[in-house]
Parts: sequence; C-alpha cells; structure tokens
Amino acid sequence: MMKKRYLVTAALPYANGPLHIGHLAGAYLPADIYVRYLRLMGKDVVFVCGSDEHGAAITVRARKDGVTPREIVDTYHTILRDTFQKIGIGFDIYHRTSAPLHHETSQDFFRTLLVNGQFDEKESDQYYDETAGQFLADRYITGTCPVCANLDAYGDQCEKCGSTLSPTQLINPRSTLSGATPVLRPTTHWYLKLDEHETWLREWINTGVAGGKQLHDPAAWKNHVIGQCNSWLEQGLQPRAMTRDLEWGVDVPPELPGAKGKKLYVWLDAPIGYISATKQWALDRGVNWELYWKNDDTALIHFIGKDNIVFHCLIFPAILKAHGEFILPVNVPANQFLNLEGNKISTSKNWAVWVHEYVNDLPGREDELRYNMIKNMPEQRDSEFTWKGFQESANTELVNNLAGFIHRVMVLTHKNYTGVVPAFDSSREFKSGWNAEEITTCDAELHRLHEKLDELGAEIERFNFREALRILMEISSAGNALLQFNEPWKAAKDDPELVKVALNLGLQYVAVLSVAMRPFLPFAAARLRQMLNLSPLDDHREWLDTLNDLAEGNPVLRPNHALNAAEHLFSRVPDDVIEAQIAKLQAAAQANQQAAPPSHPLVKETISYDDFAKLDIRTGTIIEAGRVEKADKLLRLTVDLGFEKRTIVSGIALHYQPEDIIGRQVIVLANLAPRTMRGIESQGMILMAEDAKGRLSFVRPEAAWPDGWAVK
RNA sequence: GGCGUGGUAGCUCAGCCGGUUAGAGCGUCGGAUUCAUAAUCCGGAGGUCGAGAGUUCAAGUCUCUCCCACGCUACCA
Repeated sequence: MMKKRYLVTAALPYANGPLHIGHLAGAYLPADIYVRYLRLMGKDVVFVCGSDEHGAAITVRARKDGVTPREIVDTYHTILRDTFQKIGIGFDIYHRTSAPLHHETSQDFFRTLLVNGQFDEKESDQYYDETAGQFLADRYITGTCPVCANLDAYGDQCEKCGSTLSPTQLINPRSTLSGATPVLRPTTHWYLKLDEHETWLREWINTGVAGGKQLHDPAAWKNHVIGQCNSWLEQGLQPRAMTRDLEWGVDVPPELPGAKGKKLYVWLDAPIGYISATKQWALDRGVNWELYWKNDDTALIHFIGKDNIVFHCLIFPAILKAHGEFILPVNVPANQFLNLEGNKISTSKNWAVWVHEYVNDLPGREDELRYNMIKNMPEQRDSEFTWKGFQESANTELVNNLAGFIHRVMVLTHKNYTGVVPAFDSSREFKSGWNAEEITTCDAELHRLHEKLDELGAEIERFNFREALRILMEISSAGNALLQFNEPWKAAKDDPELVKVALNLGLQYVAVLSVAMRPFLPFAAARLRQMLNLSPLDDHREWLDTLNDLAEGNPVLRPNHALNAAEHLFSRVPDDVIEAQIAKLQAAAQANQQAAPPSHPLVKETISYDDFAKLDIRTGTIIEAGRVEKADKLLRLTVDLGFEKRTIVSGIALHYQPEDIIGRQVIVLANLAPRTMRGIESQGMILMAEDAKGRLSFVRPEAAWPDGWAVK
C-alpha cells in the first residue's frame, strides 16, 4: 500500500529522565531506519518527535530537586535532543510540548471535540489536600501499594512492583504536598465518550475498514498489537477523563466555565504533540502541514513500544476520528521490550544503559550500538541486550566481516591499480560469490545485487528490520566469498583480466553497501562514501537510483573512478571496555539499592484514647479456610470467636495455604462494617503484620488463649 | 481468576492462512586459504519445534487441556 506521503512519528519521550537503550530499540531506531530508507527511495516523508514535558511527575520531581518544572524540562529536553542527534536519529523536527504552538493546537483540538459533542461533563470524587487547598494529581498521593505493600507507591503506579493503580486503591494515602491525609471532594471533568467509538474501532482494528473505506491491511499489523487491542475492546471501552486538576500542563480553554485550574490530560496533550511538531516543521519551510494529517494520500505511522499500544491504536485514533478531519494511522508497528543482562530495564532500580552515557563512554561507536540493537530488536517478543553480545556482534560481524571485506577490496585495488576502479572485459567469466560452483559474468552479478537490495528494502517496508540487517550482511559475506573464490591476489601475474573483473565487481558490492548501510549504520556509511570518493548521501533517492543502475547492469562505480585511501571502517571493541561497562552497570544498581533502604511509613496523625476504644478487637481461631473463586489473593475463612462464628474474607492467599492455617489463632477486628468481596460478605478483618517487602504474618497471643476475648 | 502475546539448535532469534530431509547469525568441531584488524571461505555436529491429547492422508504450523514467561485486568479494608 504505497502512499504519496509519509508522516512518521516516534513516541514522545517524557522529559524527566534520559534515554536508555530500551527506548532506542523499541521505537526510535526502527523509526529512523524506516525513515532513512524512505528518504533514500525518494519518498516525501516527515519524521517528527519531541519532548513530552507536562504532568505531575515533572512537578513532583521539580519540588524534590528544589527547582521549577521549567528547569527540569529544559534540562532533559536538551539532553534528549542531543542524545538523539548523537546516536543518529534523524528527526526532521524535535519539538516540545511546552511550546506555545503546542498549547494552542491542543486547545483548538479540545474545542473542536467539545463542539462535536464528544464530551460529557461529569462530577467525580478526587483526593483533595485541605492544608494545601488543592486537588491532588495521582502522583502527589503516596501510600501503601495494595499489590506489593511497598510503602511509597504513587497514586498512579507502584514503582516497586510496576502495578498500575488509582489513588483510591492506596492504603493510608498521604499528600506529598503537606503530608496530610487527603479527603475526597467532588470535581468536574470532561470525559471523552470512548464507549461510543468501540464499534468502529473494533472493525477498523480487525479489518482495516473505517467509514466504509479500506484504510489498511490488518495482516500487515503485528499479532501482539491487534491482540492487545482486542483484549481491551473485549472488556469494553469506558469514557475517559480528558482533563485533570493539575498545575503543569496545557490549560483547558480558559473561556469555558469551570476551566480554572484544569489542564488537558496526557491523552489530549502528548499525541497532539505529533501534530504541533508537524505544524512547526511546516511553518519553518512554508509548507502546508495539513497535507500530512488530513489527506488520504498520506500514510501515518506511529513507532512506539508495547506499553503504548492501546493508546496509539484505540484512544488516539478515537480522538482523531472524533475531531473529524484527521487521517488514521496506517500501521502502528510497536516493538516489545528489551531486557538487559537477564533483567528488565528499570529506571528506578538504575538497571539501564543510558544512551547519553554510552556515546560519552564509547565515542565513535554509535553504529556498533545501533547494529546490536537492530540485530536483537524486540520485533515480535521481548529480547535481550548483553554487553558480551554487543562486543561479539561488533567484532565478528562489523569488524571481521563488513569492515574486513571493504578493506580487502580497497587494499587490493590500491595495490593493483593505484586506487583506480579498473575497466574490464565484460564477457570475462569468473566464480560467483553466491556459489563457488557457479560461473558467472559481471552483468549477471549486478542483477543479483539488484535482487538483494530490492529484497532488503521490502523487508524494511514490512518493518522486518532484523531480517533486513541480515540481508545487508549477506551481501558483505557474498563479497568476501567472491574474493575467496577468485583469489585475485594469486591471479595478478597469470590472469590479469580475472583480477580486473573480480575487483571491479567487489567495488560495486562496496558501493552498494555504502547506500544500503545508511539506514542502519549512518555514520559508517558516511565514512565509506568518503573513502570511495563518492558524494555524501543526502537522502535523495540514492537507493532508488542504485536499484535502477543495477537493474540495467550499469556499475555504480564507473571505471577509472579514483578511490581515496583504504581505512578500517570499524575497530575492535576490547575486553576492558566491556568489563568496565558491566562493572559500571552493577555498581550503579548496587549503589541504588543501598541508597534506598526500606523506609518505615510515617506515623499517622495522633488520635485520642476514645478513638482507639471504638475498635473492638478480639481473639479468635480459624476453623475453616478455602480459596475464593476467581481471586488470586483472597481466602475465605471461618473464624470462631467463642460466642459466634464469622465468615471473613482476607487478602492473604499469596502468603498462606488454606490447609496450613486451620486451627491458627488470630486477632480479629470484630466491629468493622461488613463488606462484600467477590460475592462473599466479610464480617470483620484479620490483623496482620506487614514488612517492607510486603510479607504478611499473623499476629496472635504468645500462647494458646481462649477465643473471643478483647485485645486492648 | 479473566484477556492478550510468546515458549523452536549452546546463545540470540526467523519460520506458524498445515505439505518434500525444520532455518539464520553467533558459538563449537574439522578442512582450505593468507590480499585483509588471528580477518575470510567450505564442510560437519547440534533441535522428539514447552507437555499431553485430538482433527487430518499430512501439524512447530489447526483444536482442546495443562505448565512456564511477559503485559493488561479483577480481587486486597
């Protein structure tokens, strides 16, 4: 499905931290390869990205560091922008969501949705800090994680166990602004009626048809992308709040009643960044941005990691459709996750390879990292980065195979022909590099190169970057074999014609590689162009031209063209560099672990004896225990209080087996209001001790004790 | 508990709208070679395709059950 125009987006990185290799392998590298290829094919393509600079995490961070949010985002925006540039991610524009143009664009979008009747205004209860006098963003509330019992989980997420949370799930919530216990207060927000979009989204995802038009081929989408979307659609889409009570973000259009203090939520902020970035790019060039967003001849493609699938495949498309004028993405080739040395990459545990540190520690080795990332790209499933693997791929494949081949052709040409591309008799036969048994001619081999280059491009178009890279290396291997089979170093004396053909063709391989390498290894490709004394690639259909030349049997490098001096394109990565990186990784993780000892929860606000006396706590004995259907964490207990038996549902199933706890004496909060969980009424609560790791332990009298008596 | 994705050679991964002896790279073993950064080329070994059952003339490839990993989701007073 070739289109006239391409708009390629890469997920906006959040501007409160630097970039790690997982980000690179997940979204930016595949996007960059794809875009570089399209440019070399002469396509009209715009590649946009930018920093996502709003939200509570940034204000929390600013408060902690004692600086303004502006300072935080300025710092990281600069780091991110420079890192992308240094590792060779060639955005056409790297914008930022704090730009006024972005604020205007987002607000206009909001207004249009409002006019189109896409919102419901609804009141809901949100946590409010009475001391600070404001509503609390999820990030401003901390408390005990209900999943892993981490004492410092945020209202939106527990960083220890990674669970997604909502503030009301937190046990013992506290405001990070004042330390006070927040209270629930009603507030009004604008909800996008996502449920009304469910039907067309389901059809669009599964058939590619929307509004009666075939917009894409679902077979071209990755399994896990469609799978996850359907998983969500299955559960039914709910209206989603598009605004929040935040202090740092895009204002809800101020002319609207009730807009005061409210900001657009990420859903209507970050992805609109793609649009505002395009606008800015177009403005800078006097181009019409709408061609890229509102025209059916444009292919919109989002490169993201798998954590962003639902957002880019369901919510953002719903928003675009709700607006009415925008096109939908033709594909969302999300990658899975990259693990690091056997563990998940974790920012909070400092288990990561930071790209800005990499370019500093291993200067001039940008392509080596890119190569390994592509070779192990998590295209269909999670994959793994190891420093040992990095060293191996760099040394065996880039140094030995690729750089080695190029160097030997160059050196032989300099020895035999003083660095000038030799002319040769085109009828002369020789052994093919693709098969030692096959006798071939230069013309036939140029056609074979054409096939390979064409195939390579097709794999890129299908987002099969690993396979594309494999074909690139296959060309290099065939080049090595060409030399091996024809042995031009031997033939110089008795068969000079053979030497001419073999080296000429070898040089054609190298010239083709100088183009084909560019999407993957842009720095080395530039060095190689220089070495070959060819003009630098400027992304104007050089790939297409090369294909055309080869198809017609024309050499890419003409006879008598003078080459520059032979140089090694890559150098070995020595052991000590790798060892240093491994040591650094482990040291950082360890330091992080030591720096963050488990903190005890703050003591809650003082209460009177009367408050305590309201609690009726009794001894009891578990006489029955069983699992609760369809619940991982719940046990249904029957507890004997001596004077009566109670049914109590308790969230201890992960810590105790039912058969092990029958007969166990426990302490019961006996006058807690009954509550129904999973269809069972719980008449009380078992008191448990809990440690920093979330382990639970029964609390009980130190020796057998009669049931039903008070604990005071 | 529900949903989704994955579980294929020592390692990293392809293949999966069923169809000849299951593939690649790296590693390993043997051989050739020396123009080239101890590089290169050729060849071999290595997999009962997570487990079990079923459909079929034929199943990594379809169905069911189970196990494991990852993600989302429910339960936690």
